[in-house]
Amino acid sequence: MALRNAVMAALLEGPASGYDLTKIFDSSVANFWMATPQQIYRELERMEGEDLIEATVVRQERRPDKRVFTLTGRGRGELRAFTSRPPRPIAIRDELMVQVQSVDVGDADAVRTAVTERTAWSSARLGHYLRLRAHLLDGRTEEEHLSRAERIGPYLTLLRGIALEEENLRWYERVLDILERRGALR
Amino acid sequence: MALRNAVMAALLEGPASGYDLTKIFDSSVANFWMATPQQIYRELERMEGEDLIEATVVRQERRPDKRVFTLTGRGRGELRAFTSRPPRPIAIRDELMVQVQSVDVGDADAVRTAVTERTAWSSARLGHYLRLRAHLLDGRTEEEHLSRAERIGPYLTLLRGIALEEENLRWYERVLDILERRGALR
DNA sequence: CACACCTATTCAATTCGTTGACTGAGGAGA
DNA sequence: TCTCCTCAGTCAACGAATTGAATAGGTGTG
Repeated sequence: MALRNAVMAALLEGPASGYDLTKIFDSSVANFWMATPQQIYRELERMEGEDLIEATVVRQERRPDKRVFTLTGRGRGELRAFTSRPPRPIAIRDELMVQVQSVDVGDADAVRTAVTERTAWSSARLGHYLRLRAHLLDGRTEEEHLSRAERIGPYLTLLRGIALEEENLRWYERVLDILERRGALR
Repeated sequence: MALRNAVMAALLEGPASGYDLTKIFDSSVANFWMATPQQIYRELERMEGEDLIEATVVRQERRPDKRVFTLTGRGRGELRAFTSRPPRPIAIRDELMVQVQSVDVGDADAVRTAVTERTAWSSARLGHYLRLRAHLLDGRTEEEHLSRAERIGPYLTLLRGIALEEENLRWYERVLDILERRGALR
């Protein structure tokens, strides 16, 4: 019952199909909420049943038809109500950290490989966020954007994503460095 | 089937009861894995059934008896095998971020309060991590610790926790600042 | 021309996570 | 003495998430 809030927040950016939402969840929202396509489609069904969103079928020429969802007034109301309730504590699960925690009894080479792969992933993501930021700002300074834009929420969460991935990259580098030095000692 | 790896990683620090583990998960492991007591106790039952851990009943004088779990050889083997498989992508769910994302249509005052509360939480956690770090280092420099300690995994994940909370605090401050300025404009 | 990947969803099965309540003892402080 | 806190768990029920597979046309690459 919490995924729906993330879905509604995503729909503030404009109408989207289930497929579009899976894309949005893979890119910008991934920053603070992960969801699989199945989760999203199921939740959309329920939300439609509760009049939080409305679907309009869009017929397409060379593609399968799609159902595009928009937030209803009720949906906006629920989203607003959600923002005034205290949020739950953050939930994280990161297997890579578990591997690093147990690296001393584990396969250090494999862990290093995993960290390297995460580095690639994080830097791709950072690049994506930076492009999104440039696109949002569109030549203006941050000051200008913050004082003129209709919505600042997406910009704030984007800043978080950038800071987080930069921090991740620094930590990954540090871990690789330390693990390599340790490996050399053996 | 993933929680068990976190549990085994925690048991590398030494034998622990279910209750101890809930504490460990609340403090150091919370950094990368969240689990409720119920999840932990249930998982411990299963793990015992699969000979990944062993229980010894410790009778206590003025307290209820407890069952203290230790990693078996099989458990260590499984943990090692886990470290050589590619980790799953990180899973995060943070309602606070969803609230920030939708702050423009939401209750900005409530969101600010929520951010302030998270600030308190993060700074308590940071303090805790810093004390843990001082305790781990025990007067030595990081260099010395890394070259002499038997295990470096816990130190590495601790560094991550510290960096993460520092980053969180910077972001929370920034968000409060921006939201207050916005609020003042209305 | 084949083959893989993209769009756009749906279904079923199973595992996992969350909530709330319950037991019971001892210790600390008002 | 009363109440709250810590220790040390257990149980039931429900909701949410994950995995794997299926469908079906279109588009791009070698």
